[in-house]
Amino acid sequence: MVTIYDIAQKANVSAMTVSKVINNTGRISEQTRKRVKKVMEELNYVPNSNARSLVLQQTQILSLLITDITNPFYTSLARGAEDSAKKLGYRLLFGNSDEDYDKEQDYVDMILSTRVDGVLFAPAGDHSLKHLEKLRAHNIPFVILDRAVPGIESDIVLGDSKQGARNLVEYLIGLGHRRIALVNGSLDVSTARLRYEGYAEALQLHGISLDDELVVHKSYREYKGEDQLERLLKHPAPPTAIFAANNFLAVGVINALRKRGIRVPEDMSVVCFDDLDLSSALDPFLTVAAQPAYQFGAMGIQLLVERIQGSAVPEPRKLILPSELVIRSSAKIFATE
Amino acid sequence: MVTIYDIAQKANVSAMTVSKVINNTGRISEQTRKRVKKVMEELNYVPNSNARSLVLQQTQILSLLITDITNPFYTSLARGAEDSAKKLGYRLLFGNSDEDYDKEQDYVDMILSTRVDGVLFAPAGDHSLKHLEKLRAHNIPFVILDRAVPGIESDIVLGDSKQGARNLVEYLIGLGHRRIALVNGSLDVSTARLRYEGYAEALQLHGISLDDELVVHKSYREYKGEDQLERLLKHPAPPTAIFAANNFLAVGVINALRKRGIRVPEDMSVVCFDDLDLSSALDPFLTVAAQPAYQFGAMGIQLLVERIQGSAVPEPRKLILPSELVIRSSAKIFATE
DNA sequence: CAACATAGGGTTATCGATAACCCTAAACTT
DNA sequence: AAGTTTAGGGTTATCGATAACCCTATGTTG
Repeated sequence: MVTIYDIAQKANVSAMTVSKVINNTGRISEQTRKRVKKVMEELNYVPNSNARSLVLQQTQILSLLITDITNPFYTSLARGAEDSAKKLGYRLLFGNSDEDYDKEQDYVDMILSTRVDGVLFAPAGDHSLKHLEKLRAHNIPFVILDRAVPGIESDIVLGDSKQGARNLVEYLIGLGHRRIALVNGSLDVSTARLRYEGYAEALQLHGISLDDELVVHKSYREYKGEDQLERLLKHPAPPTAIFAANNFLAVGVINALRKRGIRVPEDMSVVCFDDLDLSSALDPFLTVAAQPAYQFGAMGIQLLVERIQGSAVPEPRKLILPSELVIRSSAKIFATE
Repeated sequence: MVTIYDIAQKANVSAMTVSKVINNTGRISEQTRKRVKKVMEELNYVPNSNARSLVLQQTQILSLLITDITNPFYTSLARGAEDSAKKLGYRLLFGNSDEDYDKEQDYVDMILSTRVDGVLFAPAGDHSLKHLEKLRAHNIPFVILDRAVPGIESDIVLGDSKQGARNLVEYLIGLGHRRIALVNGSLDVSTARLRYEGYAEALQLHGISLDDELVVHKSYREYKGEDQLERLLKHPAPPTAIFAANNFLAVGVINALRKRGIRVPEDMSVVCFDDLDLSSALDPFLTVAAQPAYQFGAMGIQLLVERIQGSAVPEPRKLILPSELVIRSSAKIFATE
């Protein structure tokens, strides 16, 4: 590999001079500068950022840790983060924890050993606390995305899960539904708790008593949850509508319903959190609370960089992005015959 | 940040001894080893991989460059690559070129300056040649994914675009279609050329003359290509079926058709390359040639690591993964009234 | 018991780049 | 004309880790 020393030798200057040319620091005559640059091009020089990071004690790399690269919510978020990072002069190191604490752990170690300047962290759940504390212990600035983690205070970008859930459920209630089921994510994820609260609140507000038999908690990644769905459907007074706490759960639910010959929305209304992008483009079917995923990433990077550069207020900042109720056709009016 | 020197001091040994403990090299008594390890834990030591890479001249990082992170084909591919890399003890640095040569260029420079051990490269198109040559000039091993680039010989993992296209078009022909349009990607992408060839071959095989008026070339990312679609539809003898060269194009085409009140498949049959994952899970509608995206990534990493470790034959290896014709309901029998 | 091997660990140079400081000749001051 | 700036660049130490080699006290052997 070509180093500044090779350049220096061929250009008949010292390595330091080359470094100064590269970084535009110090005093270098126009003539020397040109000569050095020419040699750099001839030899196809590319600086070694490892060496650079070592002495500078900074990498110009940010890390983005997401929990599911196959979920359009996170890929849009990633796009937002990428664009924003590039604009601010940072490179982005992606990681995908797969909603798995162990993988998350591995990525945290990798992040630490890479000495990234900051981390955009979408936690798998409450047990991510340990990992965030580790980052903090090492003084790595981070911004949390999408899910709050009890026990840690930091800059954070969240969606309004409670409000979004309320909107969806109130919409269903407005359609005449009274028996509304919730297929939720795991309760050790903050958004699942809030979506549950929003659900409960909407019911209460409309004088509908909460029936815990109609609530199912599983993982946000569960495509199929036939078992528990079975329980819902076998209920003496089965639901007429289902609120799925995210896009994947909705797809799982709908497929499971169809497999049983239950049509959506004719026999069962279904709504959910998060949009499906391509699916919705192709077939605007699901009624959803759509979150501004791209903004999550873009704003997250912005907060992070402000934090790194010290231009942020010392207090943790909390950004709550509203979701938008997009009414399509997966829910319909419920009328008692 | 804690370094091996801090550990060394507190454990009353030399830095070298710490290094030996970390890497399990040299001779260290069990007692010392334990003492050092204990101190490492106490101080929460994490090795600095920049320093490590600098002296070792290798990073244990592989880079994955994809062209569109929002396309499920590439996210599945990424998952495959990630799993495979992790298994082989490498970290993965993602990059997303957005089908943009300039962004690709930036990522190549970043890759070079990071001194990654190897690159999994999904090129934006033929003009990626320059970037691949740059990698080669710097002796960075790489494996090309999905799209061949004329002028460069290397390990490569491809789908069978020609065969897949033939299968799709022959399927349409089997349904009775004779006027079949092709909405293709840009011709400076190898897969687009091959899909065109497959299309042409299928027509010829069945004695249907190729009408260039029915072929449109644009970008794989174009969601809406109303203009050229207009041309197709205004044709004196308009097509009865459309073969879209990838998933995004298909979605664009279908939306444009619907906007004009043309129903799929009743008024127009549509098939395409690549599946839509969630969309297909929710609504198994599009008839597609599905590619084993996960395998692209997994196999790519495997070839790459073999190349890096020198366990591969010197000759470039070419892996062609077949696609699978998945018949659903976006195409129907065409009968002349 | 002298000669030698070995366990256990330390020294020093090095990877590539940069910060901090130093040096010299020409230009400028008064 | 002597002192002072300044342009233009060079020297040296350093970041954190490791390779290659060296050192010393035991243990082993004939």
